[in-house]
Amino acid sequence: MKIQAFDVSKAASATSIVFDALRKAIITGDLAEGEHLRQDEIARAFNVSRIPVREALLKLEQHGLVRNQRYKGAVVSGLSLEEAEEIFEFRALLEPEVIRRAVPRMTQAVLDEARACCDAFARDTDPMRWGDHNRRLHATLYAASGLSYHLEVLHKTLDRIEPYLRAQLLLSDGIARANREHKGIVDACAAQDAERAAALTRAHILGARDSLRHSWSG
Amino acid sequence: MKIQAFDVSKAASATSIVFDALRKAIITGDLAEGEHLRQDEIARAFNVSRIPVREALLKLEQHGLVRNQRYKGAVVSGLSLEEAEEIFEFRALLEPEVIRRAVPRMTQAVLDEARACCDAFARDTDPMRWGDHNRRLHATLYAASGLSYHLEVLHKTLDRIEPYLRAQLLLSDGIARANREHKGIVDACAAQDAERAAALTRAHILGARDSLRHSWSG
DNA sequence: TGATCAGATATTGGATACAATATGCATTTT
DNA sequence: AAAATGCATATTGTATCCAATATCTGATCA
Repeated sequence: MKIQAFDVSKAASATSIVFDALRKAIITGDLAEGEHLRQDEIARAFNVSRIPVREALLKLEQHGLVRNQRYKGAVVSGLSLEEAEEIFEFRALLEPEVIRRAVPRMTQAVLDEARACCDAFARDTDPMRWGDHNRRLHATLYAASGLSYHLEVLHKTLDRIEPYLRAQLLLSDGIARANREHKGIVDACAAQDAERAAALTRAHILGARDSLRHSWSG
Repeated sequence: MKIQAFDVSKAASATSIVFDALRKAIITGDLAEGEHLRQDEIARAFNVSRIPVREALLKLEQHGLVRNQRYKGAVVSGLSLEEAEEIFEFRALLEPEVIRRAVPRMTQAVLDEARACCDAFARDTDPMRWGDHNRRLHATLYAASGLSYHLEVLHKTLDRIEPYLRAQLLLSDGIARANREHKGIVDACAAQDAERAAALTRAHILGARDSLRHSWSG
């Protein structure tokens, strides 16, 4: 067989297409907190029936991105300051441990990839993409841990506060500070200093929490 | 109004009935790992159409209790030893932190309730209920933390390894050891010694992990 | 004027019907 | 006989339809 084949069962179902699109719209903030999502409106927009839309909304609810109320529908869920802070503290517990266990397993390829992320982050002038670079950098470093459950939980956690992360980066010194701290973390990883990487990661996250608290408006 | 009213919107939908029943069947082991779940069959059993069954299966997948493969259906997902160990290590990270922050906020009522759980646990001779007592004890202590996101994640995590927890308790010294360790943790809480409670909790969980490793068969 | 109630409309939950895909078996082919 | 092929059956994915519930509007009444 010369043809370029791939597993068709991994092709997107209507449900997963709708889910991915809504998820992205929510974490980028295109769909604002509190917004009401009507099933048949979405169904018309995607040219599908309401069934896949409902299933997508259910998945979004499990991810904490919407709240479904019976016979009333789905609304994009926001976070109170207290809830957002708690999630930052959850990250401050989880991520240092993940990176601590990832450092001994990092290959040169991982470190190169991480530095490439840092550079791309620093060079990109489009704030819309900062969140993506940020996410990819952390994902690259953490993946080396091989801790699939930790990573699964972490991924969902980051989805839930992504809009607030983006807001952080848009603060006056947000982007500069993030670049500085990321460089420090990657350096610690390259030096095989797991404890320092963990400590810097924790400080990075708690710093973001404090910054969030000070800039809190909504 | 003298009548005992309650929020009808919290009444069980067909989806939630099916979900709860399947969830319970899986975590108690009534549905064994690898078992194939057919939508039709379940729908007939509950006298509903396949729609609520599908939605229940979707929720179960988000909880990690089944795996859905397109056009092939859902199978009850099991864990490899490595995956189970990782989840125990995740708990060993999360639960000590939760109890550390719960201790300063525990009222006498919480401690009384916890001791009642311990007693019920120790007295109950039906192994089928041990898992429930265990769960209720931890839930009681942890709830005082007020950390809703941590608790939400923890709840899902416990669902995922519940069958292995039950297996632990059935080991020769499993129940005696659990009772001993639980008493130590509750005592530390009563003494307002958050650090000791955290350390004991961590040891409790890592001990269970080690015990699991030694008794691993499947 | 303001609250209350009945009906109309909008929206979601669930059932039935149909389409797409997988699986197993018999048949054919070499 | 072993492998490949085509058909029949089983199962899931999605669309359409109906029922249950919420929400809105306007009329009625104190």
